[in-house]
Amino acid sequence: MNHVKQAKRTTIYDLAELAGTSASAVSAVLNGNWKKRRISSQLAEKITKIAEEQGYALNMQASLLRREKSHIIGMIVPKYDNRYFGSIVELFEDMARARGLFPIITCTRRDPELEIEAARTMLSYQVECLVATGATDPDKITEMCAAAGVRSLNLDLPGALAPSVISDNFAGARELTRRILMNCEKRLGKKEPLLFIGGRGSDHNTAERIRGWRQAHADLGVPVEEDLILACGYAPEKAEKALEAMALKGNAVSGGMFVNSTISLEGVIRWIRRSGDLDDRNLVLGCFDWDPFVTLLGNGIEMVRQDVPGMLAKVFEIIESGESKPQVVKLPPIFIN
Amino acid sequence: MNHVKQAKRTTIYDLAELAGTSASAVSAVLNGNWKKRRISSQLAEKITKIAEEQGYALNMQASLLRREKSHIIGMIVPKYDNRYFGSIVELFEDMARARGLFPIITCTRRDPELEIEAARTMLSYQVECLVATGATDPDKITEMCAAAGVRSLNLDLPGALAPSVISDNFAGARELTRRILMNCEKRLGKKEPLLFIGGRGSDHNTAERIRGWRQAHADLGVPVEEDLILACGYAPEKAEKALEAMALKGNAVSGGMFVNSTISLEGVIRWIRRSGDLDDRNLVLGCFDWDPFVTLLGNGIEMVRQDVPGMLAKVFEIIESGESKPQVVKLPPIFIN
DNA sequence: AATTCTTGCTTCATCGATTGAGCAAGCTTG
DNA sequence: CAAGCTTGCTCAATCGATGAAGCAAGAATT
Repeated sequence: MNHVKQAKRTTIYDLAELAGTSASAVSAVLNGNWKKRRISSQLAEKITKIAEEQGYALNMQASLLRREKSHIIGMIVPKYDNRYFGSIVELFEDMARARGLFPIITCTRRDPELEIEAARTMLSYQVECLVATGATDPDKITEMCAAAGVRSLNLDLPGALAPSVISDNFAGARELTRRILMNCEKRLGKKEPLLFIGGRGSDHNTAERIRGWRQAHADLGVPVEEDLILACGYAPEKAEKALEAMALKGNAVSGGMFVNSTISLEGVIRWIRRSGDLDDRNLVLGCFDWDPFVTLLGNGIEMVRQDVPGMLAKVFEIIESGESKPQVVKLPPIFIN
Repeated sequence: MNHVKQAKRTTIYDLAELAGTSASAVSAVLNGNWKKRRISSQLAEKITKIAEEQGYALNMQASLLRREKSHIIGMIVPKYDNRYFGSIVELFEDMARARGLFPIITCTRRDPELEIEAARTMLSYQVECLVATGATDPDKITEMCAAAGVRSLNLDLPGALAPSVISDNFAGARELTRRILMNCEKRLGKKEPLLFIGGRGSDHNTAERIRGWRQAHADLGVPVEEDLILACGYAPEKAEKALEAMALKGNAVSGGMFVNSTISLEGVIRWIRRSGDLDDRNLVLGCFDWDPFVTLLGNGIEMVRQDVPGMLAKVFEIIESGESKPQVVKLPPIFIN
């Protein structure tokens, strides 16, 4: 069939010629609405066979140009280096395909400029809808989409201009903090103010988690110490350095810790291991987010798992409802055990 | 500017009308080759300004239809649930963009049908090149691409019909096995045959790793036991069940283990923790692949890290060279410490 | 003053698929 | 048997961007 290094791809015109019919008939047959267009099943079969023989592949660009809807849905995601975003992307692809949509996903490494650039590119590709996950400036993206008449949604981090689906960070952090404090009491015999480490003070989720962290301290009558809030960013190295700095200032790092992401936890554990004088057993840890290996770390680290399937179900529900006015949907995160 | 809920997106014709000029001039200005086409900088500036005001976004479908090259590069990837594929995807996106290519990535969950379906879709989108990562049937994908005159490459798992870039699994497994056996001697006082667990016996990498595992046993004069090869698949539950079954058969699980992926390791560790009678300390583990938390597990688990940057550099080198005859490039994996 | 060159545009065909409109042949119906 | 209906197709315009070819007006050259 394809002995020749074909420079040109096979088009419906080639198939039409081979079948001795018109391009229009070929198109109708191959995109499935030949019944509507009253093409005989004989011809349909013939065309299908020839198309297969020739290894015909639709030119989506041409098809999309002509049609009104692209059926492309875009997603912007910050990183692939943790289970949370990994599962979001995997499930998003699945759910999109199940709905006849073609997902395109771009990783923007928490870089504001790349986010904008990625959004612009996706608009060029005629996405029907853009989901901005954990975006640093979701409203800017919403504005760009609005200007192009494209729907947008925020996931994980909320925006003011489009529907947002996020975890209930306040409630989650409050419960996580409560659990860490209870563990402190159980294991160390006393409830002491917890260290809060990781994340960006400027992002909504971190702010809400700090609020929940505060609330839980209040609930249990434990004083909070402002110096113990280290919103140093997400990267492991940043957490490690922040702890280093804290230790150098002479503040003994002890008691309990609220770690704001698995990525930060990586740095925290590394630091703990490096500073040999600390035993894991007298540090009581909790982490906002989930990773299977952390469970297996075996230090009884308390974790909250964000409800990814629930969030994505909500995302597609909003998309399908056609709703586009700003609202924040908060889903309770899940406590394992 | 955009007070009106525009049903239609702004096109170069709209801009041309607003600027009192032709669509062709607008096109030339906006795609940057207006100098070549002798458009005055005055007009160029005017058009640029109007385009910005109107929030114009190129219709990529139309543009691509007309141009000869799409500058789209596709990648198929099995899963997002581990650091290896996560870093491949993240770096691939980066490197593609750095080369002026637009990456589209699809996760196929190790599902052969989805792989084919995804490849077909990518061809429809006129990818210039398709990288099949860890594909179950890479040659089928290569054939499809070849029929469409599109280049393809295999990553992680090799194929017979296209250039493949993979880890040197044999050498990696041999060295990993050697290290585990040495650790056995050091910690348990004896070198005993290792258990091999995880992966699919049918895939090239697993077969090569088993070969390396065998070789290392031979190198050190340790007999191998065929019953100890459990190529049960990758999922954690499968590894867990395989160990369960082995234990039920009365074979004591003890000594050392070669675990074929972090995903399988998850199941292994879970099983170890569940079967309380085993202490981590008398099990000597090694894992082909890397995860930061595994390092932190602290059981002295030996790990090999595949050279993702090296592999992707090679992938793009091959793409740029235009080479497309089958060859297998093997990169040595990296041992931490 | 006549010719050629340069500048700065416009015109129009094109990419491949889609679809409303149209048309010819055969079949029904009164 | 003429008028209308059905069946099974084809024609041609269209989507938006692109670029080769062309054209008019002014500048430079002889």
